[in-house]
Amino acid sequence: MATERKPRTQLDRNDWIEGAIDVLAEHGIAGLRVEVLAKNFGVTKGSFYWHFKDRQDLLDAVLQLWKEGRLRDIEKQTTAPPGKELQQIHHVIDVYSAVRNRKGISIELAVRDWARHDAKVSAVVEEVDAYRLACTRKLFLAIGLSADEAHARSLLVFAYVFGHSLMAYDRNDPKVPEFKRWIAERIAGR
Amino acid sequence: MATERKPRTQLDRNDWIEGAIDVLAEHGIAGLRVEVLAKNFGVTKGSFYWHFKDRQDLLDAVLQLWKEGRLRDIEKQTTAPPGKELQQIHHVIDVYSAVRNRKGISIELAVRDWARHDAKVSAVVEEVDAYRLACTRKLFLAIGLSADEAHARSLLVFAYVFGHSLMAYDRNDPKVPEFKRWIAERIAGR
DNA sequence: ATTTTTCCATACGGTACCGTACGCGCATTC
DNA sequence: GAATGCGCGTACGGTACCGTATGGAAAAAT
Repeated sequence: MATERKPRTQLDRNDWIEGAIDVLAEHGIAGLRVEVLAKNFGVTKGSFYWHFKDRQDLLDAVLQLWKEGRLRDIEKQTTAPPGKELQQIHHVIDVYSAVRNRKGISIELAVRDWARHDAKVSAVVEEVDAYRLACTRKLFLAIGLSADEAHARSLLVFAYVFGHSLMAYDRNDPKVPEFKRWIAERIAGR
Repeated sequence: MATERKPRTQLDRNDWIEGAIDVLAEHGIAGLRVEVLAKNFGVTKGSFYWHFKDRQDLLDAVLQLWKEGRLRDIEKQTTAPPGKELQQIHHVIDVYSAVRNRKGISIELAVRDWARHDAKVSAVVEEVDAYRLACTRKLFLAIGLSADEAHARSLLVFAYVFGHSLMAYDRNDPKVPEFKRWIAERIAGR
C-alpha cells in the first residue's frame, strides 16, 4: 500500500534496500521487519533470505546506502561558485528544513533514532555529521568569518534544521515563512 | 540492572509509570514492553495487569505524566524577576542543551519519536511545545523585542536545543563551551 | 479470628516475528 | 531437450511478546 512498486518480474538486492528505506522512514527501525517488507513487495520472505543473509545484513546495507547518499548530497549542497557562498548557506538551511522534503526528514530522524540504540549506526551518523559540519564551515570561511565563528555557526545551522523538524508548532501560521527568513538571517547573517 | 530500585514490598501504579519512563528513555517506545518492565522490577506481569488494564493504559499514563511534568518544568524555567529575563533565557538554553541533563534529553527524544507514529502523542507534544514557545516569548517580550521577533527567537531557541541533542559531533572538543556560548549569544543577544 | 481485599505468581492460548530446510517453476546454458 | 542455477513459495521450529484465568499469600478490615 504505502510503498507500491511496479510489478517487476524480479527483485534485486537494491530494490529491497530502497523498499527498506521507505519503511524505515514511515515506521522507524523497529517497524522494519522482513516479513512486513516482503508483504509490501507482494512476495514472501523466501525471497528476502535469498538476497540477504539475515535482517542485520539488510540493516547494514541500508545504513551504508544512507551514508553514501548523505555524503554525496552534502557535497552537492555546499559547493558554490566564489561569491555565492552566503547564498548557498541560505539554500542549505532552506533545503534541510523544508516542508517539501518530508520524506528526507523522516529518514533523517529515523536514522538518528536508530543511532541512539546502535553504536555502529551512531558512528556513521557521527561521520556524516562531521562531514556536513566541515563542508558548511568552508562556506562560512569563504565569506570571511574566523575559524571559530565558522565552527559555531555550522553547529547552529544543523542543530536548527534538525531541531526544526522535531518541533511541533502551528505550521499553518501565515507568518511562518517570515519567521524562517528571520531565523536564517540570524544564523547566517552579518 | 538499568533501573534497579529498592526492593519495595509493594508496587503501586506510579512506580510502574516511573519505571516505564526509565525504560522509555533507554530503549524507546518500541522497547517499552510489559514483560521487560516487570522483569526490571523483579516481578511478573501478573502484577502489571492488576495495576493496568493493558499496555495502552500504561502508555496513556506515561504520556500524561510526561505532559504534566513538562508543563510544570517550563513554567518554572521561564519565570524570572523583572530585569532578569535575558539571564533566564540563557539559563533555559543552557539547561535544555546541557550534557548533565542526559536522561531528560533521552526522554524528550523518545517521546518525540513516539509522537511520529502516534497522533495522540503528537497532539500532546504539540501542546507542550506551544506552551514552551508561549512562555519563552514572554521573556523575549519583557526584554523589549517585538512580538514577531519574540516569536521567531523562541522558535530558534527550541529548535536549537532539541537539534543540538540530535547532533553527533565531537563533544570532547575543548572549544565546545565557547561555541555554545557564542550560539546562545547569537540566539538571545542584542 | 475470620473474612475480605490487595498484590502478585503460574499457566495458558494467541500473535507476530526470525531464520532454516526444502521444493518447484523458469530461464539460461550446453 | 536435458541439466543447471536462480528467484521465490511453503512449511516448520523457535522466541518474545500480549492478555486472560485462576489461585494463593499476606495484609487489612471486620
